[in-house]
Amino acid sequence: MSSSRITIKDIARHLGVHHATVSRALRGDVRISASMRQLVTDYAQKQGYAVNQNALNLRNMSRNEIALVVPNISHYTFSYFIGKMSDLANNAGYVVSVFQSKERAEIEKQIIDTLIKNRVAGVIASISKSTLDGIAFQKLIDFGIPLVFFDRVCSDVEVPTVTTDNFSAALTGVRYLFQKGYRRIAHITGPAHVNVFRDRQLGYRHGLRECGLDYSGEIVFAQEFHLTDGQKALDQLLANATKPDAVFCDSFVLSAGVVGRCKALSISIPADLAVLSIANDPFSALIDPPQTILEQPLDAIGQSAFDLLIKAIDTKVIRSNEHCTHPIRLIERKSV
Amino acid sequence: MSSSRITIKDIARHLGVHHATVSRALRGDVRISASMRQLVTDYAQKQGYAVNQNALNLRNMSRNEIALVVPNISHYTFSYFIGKMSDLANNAGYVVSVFQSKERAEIEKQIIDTLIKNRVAGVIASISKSTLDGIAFQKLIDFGIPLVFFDRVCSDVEVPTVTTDNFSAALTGVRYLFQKGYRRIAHITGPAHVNVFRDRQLGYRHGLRECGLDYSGEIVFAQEFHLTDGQKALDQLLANATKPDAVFCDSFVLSAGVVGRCKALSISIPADLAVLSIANDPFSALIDPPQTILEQPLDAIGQSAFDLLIKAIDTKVIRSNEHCTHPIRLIERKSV
DNA sequence: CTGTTAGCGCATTCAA
DNA sequence: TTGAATGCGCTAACAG
Repeated sequence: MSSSRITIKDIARHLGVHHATVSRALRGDVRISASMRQLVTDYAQKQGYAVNQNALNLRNMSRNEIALVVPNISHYTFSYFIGKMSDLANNAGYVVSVFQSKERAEIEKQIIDTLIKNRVAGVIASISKSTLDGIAFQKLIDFGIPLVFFDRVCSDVEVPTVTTDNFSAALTGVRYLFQKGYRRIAHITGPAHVNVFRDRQLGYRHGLRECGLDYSGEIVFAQEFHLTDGQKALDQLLANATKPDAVFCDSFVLSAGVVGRCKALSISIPADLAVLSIANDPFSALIDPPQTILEQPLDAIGQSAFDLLIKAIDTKVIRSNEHCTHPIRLIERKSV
Repeated sequence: MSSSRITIKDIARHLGVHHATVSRALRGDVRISASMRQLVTDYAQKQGYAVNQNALNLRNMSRNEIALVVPNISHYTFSYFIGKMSDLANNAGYVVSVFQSKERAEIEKQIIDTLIKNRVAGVIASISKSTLDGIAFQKLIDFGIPLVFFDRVCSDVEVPTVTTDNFSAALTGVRYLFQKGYRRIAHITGPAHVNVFRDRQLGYRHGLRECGLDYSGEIVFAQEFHLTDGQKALDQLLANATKPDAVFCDSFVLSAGVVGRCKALSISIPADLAVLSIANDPFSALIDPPQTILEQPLDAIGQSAFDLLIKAIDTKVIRSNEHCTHPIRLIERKSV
């Protein structure tokens, strides 16, 4: 074990000086003589001294840690976001810890308690599909911990948010499909109490009206998105009297499920059915056919969320109604 | 801001008792009278008291944090692993922090310094492709911080490791391709100084010899795996005098790149070329054609790594040569 | 230029 | 059953 864990007191004792002197020397305080600084740093180096961040945290009443709370770490959107956030945070001297709610509000609650106990410097979160209100997150605010929502937000908590323009995205999607000649456009989406899905549903319906379409196939899921959900949704839509000629999916996983089911049913894309989805996953370009998507700008979203959080941490202004919205970009490939 | 951040001293003052009493009451110490316990917990609850984990960390000389160090957070293998590890760790009362080396050894070094400063309870790591030795990781051991390697390991650091049986995987892959009638089997892999790729290269060559094959196409990459790397590798192989009739890829990203290139070149899979890869990504089943893969048991690997780390933390036995190897499973689909 | 003192929040040992 | 005193490692205010 080589009882490392040398402290400044150990160094002080060895050098016959006070530990405050060591502390100052190690931080390059100019009031300490150059020779003493050299002596201390050399010895510290040799002994493998490393400052105890826990002690600093206690003393400073804060931790150099930013926590990320997401529904599912291994979904591409979130894992990419985590990676981006890690880079930004590490460069700014923060450590990033991650938590997944697994789409369950009660797990979110536990996570929030942990974050409060740990006195994290700030939190960036995207809520679970089963989260109906912001009461749990409000606890963070009441405790003085800055919070920024991204993508999926709680509108009843007064904090900065970073979202994509979901209404416009769906509207753009419907317009694009209409322009390409599709007239029976279905929408596979999530529960309307989550802003992301609600806004897209509004955009979808607005688009239908605007284009003068009367067909409306909208399927809403309560919980997680799996490949099988996309498949089931398609089956449901095909069971209707009038079948859709296009589906607009709120997630790449759903559209991938639809594509898989089409293959099994020998439905040709885009000849028989167009598939358009809001997505980020690079595999959207690799499946057959390559998917036309509405791409969320993940890097920009990550940067905005980070900036807003750091601002809140630095200024100590937590409550805010700063809402940052990013546009979505249409990437034309072969599925429409 | 509602200056929360109530401490036991605040509670003690309000209740006219000593803060040690409050501390004991809050933890349900039976030596404190039931009435006092009730009084304290009620008031603490009402005031939104939450124990300061930083103070506990300092006092206990350890932090309830497990750190994960991976080359790239957003690669499916790693993001899935992070998710799995998060669940296990959170259930055991730990917080998980994540760091990505971005395949760069110098970033790994910085990360390790941070981990030491933070006095994390333990570290689970998979090394970057540019890491040539374990000197940086040895610092953790010297500092008394338990370390477990998974997947990509440093053999010169004496700690527990969890890997897949890479040699057997490649051997199985070559045998399978041979059995299916392929005779010119190429291998797209990574730098041999990383155990994962070295072992697979050994298994590949062993398989060729065993099957009496003389064709050998082996392409090694120095750095990151991107889709374009798979494409480039295929081009290289096709430029050879004798073209391969099968490629064995060390990563799904590479095989996806190969598949994409085949599509562009109108090479039919598996008629003209078989593609077999070591993979986990669920999209391997969704691309066209669905990929035959050798699947790593990520859940089992995660569980083993976690168990080994907890054991090291609990027993304080850090140095160990416990090496846990998991078998790989062949999943037959349509690409061979 | 360096030492002294105090305190961050908490749990624990020793007293009472 | 409760109180008092101590210290985890570190920094900062104050003193000299």
